[in-house]
Amino acid sequence: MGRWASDAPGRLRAAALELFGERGYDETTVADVAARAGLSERTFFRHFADKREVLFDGARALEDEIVAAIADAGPGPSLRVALEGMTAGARILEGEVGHERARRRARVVASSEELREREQMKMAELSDALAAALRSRGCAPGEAGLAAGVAVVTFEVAFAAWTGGDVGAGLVEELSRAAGALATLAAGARAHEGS
Amino acid sequence: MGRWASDAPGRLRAAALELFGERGYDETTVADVAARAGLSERTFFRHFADKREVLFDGARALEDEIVAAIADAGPGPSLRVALEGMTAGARILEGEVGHERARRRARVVASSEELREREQMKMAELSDALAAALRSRGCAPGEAGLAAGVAVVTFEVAFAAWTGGDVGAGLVEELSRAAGALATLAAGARAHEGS
DNA sequence: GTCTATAGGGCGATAGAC
DNA sequence: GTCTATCGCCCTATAGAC
Repeated sequence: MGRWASDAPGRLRAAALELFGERGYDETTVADVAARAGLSERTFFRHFADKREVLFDGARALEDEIVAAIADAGPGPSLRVALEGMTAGARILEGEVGHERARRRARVVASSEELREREQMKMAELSDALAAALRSRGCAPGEAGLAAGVAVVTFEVAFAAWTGGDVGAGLVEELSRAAGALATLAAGARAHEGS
Repeated sequence: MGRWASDAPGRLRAAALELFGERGYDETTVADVAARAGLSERTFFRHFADKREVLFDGARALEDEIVAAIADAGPGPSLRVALEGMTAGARILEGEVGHERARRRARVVASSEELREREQMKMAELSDALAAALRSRGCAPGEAGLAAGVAVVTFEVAFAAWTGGDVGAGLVEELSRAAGALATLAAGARAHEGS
């Protein structure tokens, strides 16, 4: 495919990450981004539904991988299966995106309320997809929604630790750490059950 | 305070809920909402930062109540305390908003991606506020974030059940049900720990 | 690609409350 | 008089329609 210079979406994504980082999200117009990528404003909107979406392009592909991992997972309690799915996603982020790019992107997202909003939305969509995948394995609807939500929250905590800390364990390691903390948390709440 | 007819924000909120329900969110302009409230478009934006915000006005007050409930709560494991805070919030929603209005509002929010996005953002902000309240009680930062996130997810499941079901148990009852399911879920995952 | 409507901000004027 | 809510007209950027 392609035409003159190929990979328009890729160039737009790179240009957006640069400009949003340099000038700030609000101070950068779509026209600015398109210009740096050597494209027209109109072309930007042919590839991305809106200005925010240029930073969340890969989310859907990642979601599909996570859902596939859940479908392929062996038997087990729903929360464990959901966390295995998130671990598969974490491996992909760690390998194909990498710590530095994730860090830079996270910094930009954190700087804008609009972008944080979109990120929350993507997480909610991921949670819905996870829940659907769990239900396909025979999990009860109510339990599936809860397990999916808890797994996504656990992932968010791990992701924040990964992109926030400088030295940084890997994302997979952070996720396993967060999952351990989750187990402790639940055990603590249970211990007080009768009191 | 006020001017001729008082409570401009209240009239704008009511007008917005009506019009969004009748015509749909996208098909309703801010000018339409302002006109129905007998105000100008410019006045709308003085009271609400943007078009979405008119439906999420009370969120901050509710958040403060929940945070206060956590600060006042007796000793206990962090997740339990966080869920007590959400229960306090649930009581307020059940009493001061009521099932019918919550239902209508939820239907409107569900109908628009923009509005769902904003709702997710509010939930994320609530989670951050909860985490801060837990840390103020001496809870470790990592644990606080996780407990807050899990409590909010549990609340979301209960809220969806409350506004989705027709017959409907109360929101507080739904929340207690969801918390029970959460405990079962965690216990299930733990049982498999060693295998 | 061009054209247009809407979101949303800035500023100054005004009209009431105190 | 001050203070504040409202309004009207300016503008640009987003985003959809043609």
